Amino acid sequence: MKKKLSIHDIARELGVSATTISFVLKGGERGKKVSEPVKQRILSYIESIGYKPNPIAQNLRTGKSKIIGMLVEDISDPFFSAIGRIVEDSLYKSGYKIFHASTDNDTEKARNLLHLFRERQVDGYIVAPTPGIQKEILELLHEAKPVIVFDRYFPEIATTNVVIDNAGGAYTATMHLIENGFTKIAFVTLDSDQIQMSERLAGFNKAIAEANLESRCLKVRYKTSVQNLSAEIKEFISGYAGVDGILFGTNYLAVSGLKAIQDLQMIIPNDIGIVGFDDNSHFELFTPSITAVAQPVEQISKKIVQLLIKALSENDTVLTAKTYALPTELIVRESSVRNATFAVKTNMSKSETKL
Amino acid sequence: MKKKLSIHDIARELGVSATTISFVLKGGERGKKVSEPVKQRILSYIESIGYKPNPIAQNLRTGKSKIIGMLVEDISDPFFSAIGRIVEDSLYKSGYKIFHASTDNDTEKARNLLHLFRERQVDGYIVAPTPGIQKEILELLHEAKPVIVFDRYFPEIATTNVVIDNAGGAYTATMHLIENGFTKIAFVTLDSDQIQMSERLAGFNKAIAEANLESRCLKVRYKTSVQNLSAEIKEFISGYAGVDGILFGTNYLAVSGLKAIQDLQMIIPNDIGIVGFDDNSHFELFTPSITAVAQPVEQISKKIVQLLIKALSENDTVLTAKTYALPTELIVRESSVRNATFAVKTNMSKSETKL
DNA sequence: CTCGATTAGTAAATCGGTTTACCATTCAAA
DNA sequence: TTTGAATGGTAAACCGATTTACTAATCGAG
Repeated sequence: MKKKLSIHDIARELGVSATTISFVLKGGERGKKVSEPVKQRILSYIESIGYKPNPIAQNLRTGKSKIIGMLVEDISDPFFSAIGRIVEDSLYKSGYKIFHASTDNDTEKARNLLHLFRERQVDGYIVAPTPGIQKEILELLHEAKPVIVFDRYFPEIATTNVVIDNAGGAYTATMHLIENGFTKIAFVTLDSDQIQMSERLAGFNKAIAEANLESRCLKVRYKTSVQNLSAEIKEFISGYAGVDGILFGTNYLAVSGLKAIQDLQMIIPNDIGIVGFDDNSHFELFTPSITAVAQPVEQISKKIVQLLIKALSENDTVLTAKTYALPTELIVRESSVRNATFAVKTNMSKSETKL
Repeated sequence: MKKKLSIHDIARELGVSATTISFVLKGGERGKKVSEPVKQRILSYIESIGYKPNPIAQNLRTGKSKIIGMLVEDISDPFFSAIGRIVEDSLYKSGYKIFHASTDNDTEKARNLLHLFRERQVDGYIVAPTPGIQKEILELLHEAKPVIVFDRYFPEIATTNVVIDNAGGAYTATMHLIENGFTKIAFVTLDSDQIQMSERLAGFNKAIAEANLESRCLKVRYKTSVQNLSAEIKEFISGYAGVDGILFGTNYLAVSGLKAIQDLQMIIPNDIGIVGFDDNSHFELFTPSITAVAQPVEQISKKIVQLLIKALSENDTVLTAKTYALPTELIVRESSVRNATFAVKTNMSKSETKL
C-alpha cells in the first residue's frame, strides 16, 4: 500500500501548482480559466492514480463536512430505523454521510448530542426533537445551518417541519371504531405534551365528541418496560369497566396493550376493538390481524431529504419555515371489525395488499 | 454568538504559546512539565470560556478521527438496529461517533462504503461482511486499523469475530421440534454460502441425522419481497407433501413463512410446528406465540464494543484474531409444542418471563 | 567554578487542502 | 503606440490543531 499522495505531490510530479489542480477539481468560474491541455494532463493523471482529495483537509479549510447529524428518539424503534435507512441511502447518494444518535427523548442527552454534532461541523441537522430543546434548535438556525424537524415540532418556533396529520389519523381511526359499533372507546397514550401526542388526542376527542360519546383516556408514564406498561393498561381496562375499544397512541403502546388484553383473556374484536397508531409489518400476521394508522414512512423520508438537499445546495437561501403534514392511511384489518366468522379460530385470507 | 476561539486566540489572550496550551490539554509526559501556575491559568480560562479543541483540525494533524465505521446488512432490520443502538450508545460514551451504512448484502456497495469510511479516516470498523469482501478487510487490517467482524465471518482470513453459535442454535431448535413429535421437518433458509447460514444448516442436518429423519430444505433466493418469499414457501409446503415442521433460517423468512401458512389455512402447531431463528418482541404476541432461537443482542454488542475499545486504546497492540461464538437461547412458545388445550382458540397465559 | 542535565517554555513545521492576491503575457481598443 | 482588460498561472496565507526542535534559565555534581 503506497503512501497516499497529496495535491502537492501531484503538483510536483506534473510541474504545475497545487492551486491549479485545485481549480481544475472544483471546476466553476475559476476552473474554466485553466487551459485545456493542462486540464487534461491533470485530470488524466489524477484518474490514473485514483487521487481523491482528503475530506478532512477540505473540511478544515472550508468548514463544510459533508456530514449530516440525525437525532431520533430511538434508532432501534422500527419507525425511526425505517426512516433512518431511507434517509441514509439517499444522502449517501448525494455525497453526505450521517451521524445518528438516539435521545430516548431525554432533553439533556439531546443537548449534548447536538453540541457534539456542532463541534464536528455537520452541515445540516435532521431532528426529532425532545421537549425543551427549542433554544438549541434556534441557535443552529441562527448559525444558518439547515435544520429539518420531523415527527414532532414546536409551533412556537419557526422551523421546517415534516410530520404527519396526527389529528386526522386519530380522528379517522376513532371514527372507524365508532362506525364499527364500538361505543366505549379509550385512547391509551403517553403522558406527554409533545405535539404529535396532543394532536392525536385532539383527533380522538373530536371524533368522540361528534359521536356524543364519553371520552376515556389513559396517559401512561413515558416508555417504561413492556411489563410495566402492560400492567398499567391491564389495570386501566379492568378498572374502567366497559371499555370496548382502544386506540393506542404509539406502536409500543399497542404491543403492550395487546399483551394486557391477552392476559385478561379478552377476545379481539368481540370483547374489544383495537387500532394502533403506527403500522408494523407484523400486525398483518397477528391473530386477529391489527388495524393501524400507517405513517407514510417513505414519503416522510423523501421529503426530509428533498428539503435538506435543497437547503444545502442553495447555500445562501435559508429554509422557509413551513410545516409539511403528510396524510396517514388507515389500514383496516380484523382487530377493529366485528363479524360473525371471527368467533371461530381460523386463519382467514386477507383482502388487503399493503404490507 | 461569538466567533469560536482557536487555541491561538487563547494563547494571545493569556500571553503563552499555543504549544503550551496544547501540552496542558493533552496532559501526559509533556504536560507534566508545565508549571503549576501557568497550567492553572490556562485551565481556568479555558473552563470559563468553554473552549473545546476543533476535532477536525485534530483529525487532520493526528490522523485520528474518533469516528467508527459500522457496516451492517440493513439498519432497519430489528436485529441490526438493536445492535446498532447499543453499540452507538457505548461508543458515544467513549467519545466516538459512528458512521452507519447498510450494504443490503451487496458486495459492490459494501466496497464503496468501506472506501468512504477509509477516506474519512475512521479509527475502527465494525462490519457484518458481505460475500467477497475479504480483500478489502485484509487491506484495512494491513493498515493496522481495528476491525471487528460480526454476525458472519470468513474462516479463511484471520479477523476478530463476534458471532453466535449458529450450528448449536439450529441443532437445539431442530431437536426441540423432534422431541415434540414432528418428524417431517424442513429448514427454510437463504440460498447463501455465508457462514452463519451454512452453520445453521449444518446444525439442522446434524439433528436430523441423529434422529434418522429425512432432511428437507428450501433455499430461497435472497431477500426479495415478503410477497415473493411467501409465495415460494407456500409452494414448497404444498408441493413437498407432508412437511409437519419448519425451522426458519432468519426472522424475515419466519414472517414470510407465517404468512404462507396462514394463506394455506394450516393450523400451528397442529398441522405444522414452527421455530424461527432470531427472536422478535412480537413473537410472544402472535397466536399461537412463536418459538424462536434468540440471539444475545446485548452480549454481542457489548463484546464488539469491548474488543474495539481495547484495540483503540492499546494503539500498538493488534487485535488477536479470534472468534467469539456466543450462546443462543431457545425461547419455547406455543408454535412448536403440540398440546390438547391448543385446539381451542384461547389466549393462554405465558409462563415465560423473557421478552 | 564549570559542565551537563533538567526545567519551562516557544517558534516553526506540518497535516492537505482552498482561497486570496498578485504576476506575466497576450490581445483588442483608442 | 499606449492602455486596459482578459488569460493562464502561481506563491503564500489560511483553516486549527499537534509535534519537533530549539533556547534560556536553573540546578547539581565534580
